[in-house]
Amino acid sequence: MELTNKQITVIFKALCDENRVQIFRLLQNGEKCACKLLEAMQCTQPTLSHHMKILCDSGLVNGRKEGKWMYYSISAEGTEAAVNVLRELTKVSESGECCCT
Amino acid sequence: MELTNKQITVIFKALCDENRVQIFRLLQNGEKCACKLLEAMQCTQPTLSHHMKILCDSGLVNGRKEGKWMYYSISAEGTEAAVNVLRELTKVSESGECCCT
DNA sequence: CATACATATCGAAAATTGTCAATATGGTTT
DNA sequence: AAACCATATTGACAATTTTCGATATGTATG
Repeated sequence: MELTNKQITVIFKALCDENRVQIFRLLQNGEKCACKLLEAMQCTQPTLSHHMKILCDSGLVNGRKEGKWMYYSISAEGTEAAVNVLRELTKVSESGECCCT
Repeated sequence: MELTNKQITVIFKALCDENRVQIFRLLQNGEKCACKLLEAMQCTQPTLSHHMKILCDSGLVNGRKEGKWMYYSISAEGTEAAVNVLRELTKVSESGECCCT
């Protein structure tokens, strides 16, 4: 599965914002509903909703709807995939000599 | 070594931009000087310089000056640290039950 | 030392992203 | 169905980021 550069940026955009990093911290001890996250965050409900969309799009977070509540949790598959992408992208395949003499 | 949320965002900002992802691809087969990177990229010299600064600040890339040339390479320590941060931040410490009944 | 070259910095414009108030949507309860 | 609640979406504005031309800095070379 080859990801485009664009797709890779989508993954790591999840971690480019302080608020979203904080959301990860909140999700570390298990699934939480949006209302609990909102309580803990210093932002409005629409802003939280926006961040959760970015997190879900990145694949690092899963969303699950139950009645009128929305539950979010860290995705094991997503995070493993992200680690692999990071590894792959920063792997040095010792070969090329460079450059300007 | 505890990183703040802000410091974490600095690391992953490196991978939030398509051009910078492309730069990682170029650095995968070893150290390259700025002029070679510039040849391969579709941007001007000041723009490349800006991206290289962000990459170096993230710790994922090392810069080395030699005469009037600047050589860049992927940092083994930096990338390992980034993987650890990603792992740590997305680790679920099974405990909390949630939430709204 | 004057010129040429590689890269960095500055300042401004364009593009993207984060934020919120207002409102819509979809589910639940009386 | 009407009122209510949780979350999503919209539209506008603020903040940040990307980009580039112009210029500065530092190094090598004639």
